[in-house]
This record gives sequence, C-alpha cells and structure tokens, in this order.
Amino acid sequence: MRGNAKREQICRGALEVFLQCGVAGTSMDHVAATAGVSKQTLYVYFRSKEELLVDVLGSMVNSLDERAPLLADRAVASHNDLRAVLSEVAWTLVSHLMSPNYLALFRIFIAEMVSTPALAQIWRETVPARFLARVETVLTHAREAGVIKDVDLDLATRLFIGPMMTFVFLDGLARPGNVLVPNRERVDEVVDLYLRAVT
Amino acid sequence: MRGNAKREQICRGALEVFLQCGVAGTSMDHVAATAGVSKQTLYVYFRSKEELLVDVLGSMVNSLDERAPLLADRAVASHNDLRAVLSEVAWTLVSHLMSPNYLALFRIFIAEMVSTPALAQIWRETVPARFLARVETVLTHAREAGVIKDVDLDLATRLFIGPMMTFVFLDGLARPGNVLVPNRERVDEVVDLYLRAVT
DNA sequence: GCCTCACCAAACTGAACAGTTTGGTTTGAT
DNA sequence: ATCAAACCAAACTGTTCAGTTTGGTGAGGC
Repeated sequence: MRGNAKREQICRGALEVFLQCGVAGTSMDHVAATAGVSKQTLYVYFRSKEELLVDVLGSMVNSLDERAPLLADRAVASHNDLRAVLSEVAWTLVSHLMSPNYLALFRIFIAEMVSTPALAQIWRETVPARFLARVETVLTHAREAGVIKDVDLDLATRLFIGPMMTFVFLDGLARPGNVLVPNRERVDEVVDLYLRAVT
Repeated sequence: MRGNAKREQICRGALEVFLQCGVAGTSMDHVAATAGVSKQTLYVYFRSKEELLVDVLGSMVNSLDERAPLLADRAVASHNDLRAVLSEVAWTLVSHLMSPNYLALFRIFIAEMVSTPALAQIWRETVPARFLARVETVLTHAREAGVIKDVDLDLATRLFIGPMMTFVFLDGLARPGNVLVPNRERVDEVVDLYLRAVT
C-alpha cells in the first residue's frame, strides 16, 4: 500500500533542496539522499523531476496563509478599524513574503514559469490572487461602510499592494543574503500615507 | 588587433540567446552559432560563460534609459507640472519594464543573483536605483516648490513606484507569453490616485 | 514456508555541455 | 613572398545528471 507518509517525506526533502539549491542546482540524487529515500522509490512516487517540482511547490504555496481569510472578513466600520485591518494585512504580507523560504520560492517560480506553465498558473491562482482578493474584500467593506471614497477598486488595491511589493522585491529579492525587512512601524507609515489617498 | 567589433557581435548574439533560452538553456555552442563566430573565438574574448553573462547583461542594463535623467530635471512649479512629469516617468517605467526583453532580463537577474553576486550588484545599482532616484528627484523639486506636503521621501517614492511594480510583476512577469500591458490612461489613473496622498 | 509488496544500494546508460585542442584558412602589413 | 595575428570547423575530454536496471532485503498476510 503506497501510503502518504513516504510521499510527504519525499516532498519535505525535495522542498528543502529546491529552496536551497534552486532547480538547476538540484539533482535527483541529492533529493533522494536528503529525503532519506532511495532514488528508485523517488521515481515510484514521481515520474520526473518536473512533476516533483510542480507537486512540491504547489503544495507549499497552498499550505501558506491558511488562516489569512479570517482577517479579511473583520468588520470595517470606522477609519480606525480600516487602519488596523490594513496594517495587519500589510504586515502579514511583508513579513511572510520576505522570509528566506518565500524569497527562494519566488526565485524558483519566476525562473521556471516560462518553461513550466503549470507553475505559472499555480502561482497566479495562489499568491497574487489571494493577496489581491483579501485587500479588495477589505476595501469593499470599507467602501460600503462609507469609510473610504468611491475609488476604483483595482486601482486602490494596486496602490496598497504596490508599496509592500517594493519591500519584497527591492529590499528582499534584490539583496540575496542581505535582506532588509522593514519593521512594523515602517509598514504602518505606508498604510497611513495610503489612507490619505483613499479616505 | 582584437577589436571591439567582434566583441560586440558576440555580445549581441549572446544577449539574444540568453534572453530567449535563459541561462541554463543557453549553451556556448548555441551562442557561438547565433553570433556567427567560432567557439574558440568566443573563448578568446570571454573566459567563461559566467563572465560572458555578466558582461552582456551589465551592458544591456546600462544602455537602457540613457535619456531618462533629462526627464527628472524638468521644473515642477505646479500641481499640473508634477502630474505631467510623474505621468511621464510612470509610463516610461511601465512600458520599458514590461517589454518582452526586459521581462526576460528580470527573470535572469532574479534567478542568477544568488549564485552570481556581481549580477546582484549591477542590478541594484542600475534598475531600481535609477528609477528610485528619478522619482525622488522629482518629488524633492515638488516639495521645494510647495506642490506636495512634507512627507517622508522614501515612503512617498515607494507609494509611487509600488503600483507600477504591480503592473510589471503581476501583469507582466507572472503571465509569461500573455503579458497585459496597461494603457497610458490606466497608468495616469494611478498617478492621480497617488497625488491625492501626497498633495 | 512462501509469496508479494514496498523498499533499498549501486551500477549503468545516454545525453548535454563547458571548456580545450588540433589543424587548418584568411588577411594585411612589411 | 612571407609572416603573424585573427579567425574558423570539428573533434575531443571530463563531468554532471535524469532516468533505468539489477539484484537484492525485510515484513506482513495466508
């Protein structure tokens, strides 16, 4: 009976190696060794390196931020509510996405998307889609409650997500081995500046 | 006499192959064939694939946007001046960075930065540094002219660059083969929303 | 006892590819 | 004419690596 235990054991090992060495730098021998599994068993569970990659990255990206939707459904009845929720959303986004694992994941997705369309789809449907949807939900509630002006929702979302992306890309991705994570106060300052545009 | 003509011929070919096939997918044989040069000559001009990569990408990234500094030095005496300059800067940024070549360049830099620190440095000192500096210059002029409020310059820059990055990353990089370039009106709407925060 | 299922280690195959070497040909200056 | 610098095509070397094959071991069911 081909249980899930071995499969997950393989996934854990593969994820570790992929994140640390990149896709090109990862050999199937290395994965097998790290997972504590024979190479043959590896090929019983996964037909190819590509299949392994898609499966492993897909489930990693899916398992992240499971508690996040709760956040977006909080009531937004006042300017202060909105500020608090946006601060929370922004901080979750920045601190998650700037963790070493997530940055490594970014690199892999961005590089492999071209040759592996399955990855491109997974990526779009999880990370950007989720964060955008979460912010849009919050802003919709805020608009319904009359807390923000009647602005274009997509634009307002971009104006919010964008500055957070500057942290992730300019201070994270572009500085391998020397990531500069902003503190929460800094993120809140962005939120405050943002609120001046939409309220 | 080892002239520059052959060298540039090699660079052109190498750039084409690197952008189209990625670094891992590029063989030195392919580069030589595309450049119309023998493999041996290739190795006379460049000691290794890595040296070729750094040289080629470095000069591509340096040759871009040479006319841009002119823009940032325009006078910003009124709200309308500011709007016009920011619109121009934003549109230059978005339309340049979302071109197929630039997106391919992004992918390579992001993937290779980790193993090739020289690339990371080149990247930071050119693309982000230049665009940030340009926006900061404009905003500084605007602040001196009393056109915008006394906001934190770094924050105000992030709030401006960020939304443009959403176009580049979410609608460009994340959609290989199906890039959605926003039209100029859409970019101007972002600029207008932005101006509500800083003026 | 024996059979089968899940696993293992290790050797193997075939292809790709960075970098080198060999053995030339062209060109242009003297 | 001759010599040297620049170039070329093509074969070669050594390595890495995805994926396969071989020849097993141990454990649970019957």
